[in-house]
Amino acid sequence: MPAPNPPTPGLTPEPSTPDGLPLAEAASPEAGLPPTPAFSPLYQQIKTLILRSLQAGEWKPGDMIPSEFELAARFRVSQGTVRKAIDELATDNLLVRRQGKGTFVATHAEQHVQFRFLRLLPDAGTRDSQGPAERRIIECRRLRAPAEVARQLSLRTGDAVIQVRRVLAFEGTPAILEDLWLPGTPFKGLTQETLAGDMGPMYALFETAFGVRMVRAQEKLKAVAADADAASLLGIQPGHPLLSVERLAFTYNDVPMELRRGLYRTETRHYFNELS
Amino acid sequence: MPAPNPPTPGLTPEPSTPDGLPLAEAASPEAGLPPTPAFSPLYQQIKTLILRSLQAGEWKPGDMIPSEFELAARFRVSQGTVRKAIDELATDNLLVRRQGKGTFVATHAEQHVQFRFLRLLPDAGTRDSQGPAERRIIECRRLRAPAEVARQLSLRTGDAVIQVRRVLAFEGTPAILEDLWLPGTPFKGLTQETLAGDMGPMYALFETAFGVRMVRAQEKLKAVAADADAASLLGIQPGHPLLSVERLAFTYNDVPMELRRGLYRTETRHYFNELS
DNA sequence: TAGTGGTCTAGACCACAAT
DNA sequence: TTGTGGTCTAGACCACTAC
Repeated sequence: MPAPNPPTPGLTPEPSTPDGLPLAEAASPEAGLPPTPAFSPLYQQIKTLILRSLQAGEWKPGDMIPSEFELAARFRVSQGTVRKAIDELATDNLLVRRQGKGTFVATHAEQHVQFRFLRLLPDAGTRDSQGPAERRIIECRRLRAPAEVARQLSLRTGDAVIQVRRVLAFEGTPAILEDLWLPGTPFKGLTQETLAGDMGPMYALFETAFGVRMVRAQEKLKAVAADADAASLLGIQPGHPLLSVERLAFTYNDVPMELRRGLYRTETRHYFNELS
Repeated sequence: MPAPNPPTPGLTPEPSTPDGLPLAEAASPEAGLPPTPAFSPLYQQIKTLILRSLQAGEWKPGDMIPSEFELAARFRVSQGTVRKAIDELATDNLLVRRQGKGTFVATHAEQHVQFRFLRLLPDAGTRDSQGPAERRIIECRRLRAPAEVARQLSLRTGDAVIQVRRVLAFEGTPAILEDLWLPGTPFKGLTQETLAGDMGPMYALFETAFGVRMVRAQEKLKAVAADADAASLLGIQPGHPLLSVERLAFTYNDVPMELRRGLYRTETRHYFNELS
C-alpha cells in the first residue's frame, strides 16, 4: 500500500553521503521568520545526487550508469521519479539514453557529437563535406595568470595557468587562430607533445587524460580587425575583419575550466546559431 | 478499469479533423516491404493536434488554453499524456505554464521575454542598464523578391515582398543597421507609419497586427567590413569591422516568414551565446 | 529470453493563485 | 474554497538490444 506522500525516502549508505537524505523542506520548520521558499522536489534532489556521483567520478564519460530501477531502489523513490531526474540530465547533455541498452555518461569522444561546441560551418555544403580540420600547435607554455584570465577562471592573479596557441586549417587554408588558458592544477602535465600526438577533439583528450569533462560554455562574439600577428598566422592582410569568439567553458557544477579566444576567418564560413 | 493499452483513443469532433485520430501505426500493417518505422507515441500525436490548434488560431498569443484535464477529455487520453505533450511545447517556447493559473500561448509581448531573439548585450552591465533602443525607420517599401530572398522565404522570384530598413541606437549612438524582408501576402498593409507608431518589440506587432507569431530562428554570423552606406548610417568609417547577422525566422510548422540582415557595431557590445 | 529505456494510465496529494 | 499546474507513486505493456 502506497504511503500517502513524501514517505521521507531513505538512501543506501554512500561514500560521501553518510546519511544525507533528500529533505523535502530545508530549514526552519517552525521559526516563521524568513519565508524560506526552500522547497525542492524529490526528482531535483535525485538529480543533484546523480550529479554528485558524476562529479565524484563514480561513473566516467562513456560509462553506463545503473538502470532506472536500480537507482530507484538506491534512492528509495519510484522509478518515475528517477526517470524525471535523468530526463533533465539528458536534456542538459550530461547523460545519453539509449533504448534497450541503458543510460550513459555523455562524452566528447563520440563520433556523433564531435565538435559540439564548434559552430563554424562552411557556407556551402555540410561540416563533413570538407575534410577534418588540420591542427598546428604554435605554442604551449606555463605562466602566471594575468588578472583578467585569473578572474574568469576563478583563480588568483599569478596562479599557474597553461596557455596554448594553435591554428586550425581546412584544406590547407588557415581558418581559426585560438588561444586557450587552462588552470595549471587540473591540467598538470599537459605539454605540446600531448596535444600534438592526439587525434580527435581536444575536449575528448581532456576527459581521458585529465578527467575534466566540459559540460557547457558561453561565448561572446565581436567583429574585430586582424592585427599583424593574427594576420600573419592566418594568411590575411592586417585590418581584415575577423570574428572574435571568447569562450568560457565549464565542468560540472559550473566550475570554469577553460578560457578560449578564437579568431575566425569568415569569408567562406559562418558561425551558426539556433534561436528559440 | 484501464483497457490494456493503446485503447485506440478517440477524439471529440473537431472542425478540421473530421475523425482523424491518433493512429499508433501508419501504413502497411501487413505488406512487409518497407520496414516502416512509422510509429509515433500518443503524446507526440497530441502535441501535433495542439500545434494544429495553435496554427489555426483557435488560441491566440497570450490566451489561456484549456486545462490539462479538459484536453485529456477532448483527446480521450490520460492527463499525464497531455501533460507530456504540453511539456515539450513549453520547452520549445510555444506555450508557457503558470502554476495555479493555467497554460498560455507564448507571445513576444511579455515584458519578460522581450527581445528574446536579440543577442547583442553591453560588455559591461546588463541589457537593462542601458536605456531602451531608439528606433528609426529608414525606409519601408514593396518590391519584387530577388532570387535569393525568394529562395530563403520559400517564395517565387518576383513575388511581392516588403523591405524594411531601420537603425537602432543606444543612448544616441547608432549600434545596429537592419534590413528585413517580409512576404507580401501575410504582411499586406504594413507601412512605415505602422512601424513608426508602434512601441514594443516588432515581433509583438507582427502578432497583433498580422497574426504572425515567430517561433524560432536561425542566424549566420560573419565579420565584415563596413561599406560606405553602412558606415554613414552607423556613424563609423568605411572598412570598420561589423558583425553581420543573417537571420531566418519561422512561424509554426517551420514556415519561413522573415529574412533579416543586421550589421552590429561591437566596440562596446557583444553577441552572447550559450552552448550546451 | 531477459534487461533496458519508452509510453500510458489512474489516482493521490501538494503548491499556487484567484475568489 | 475551487481550479490550475506540479509532484509522486504503482503497475502494465511496448520497443529495442543483446544473448
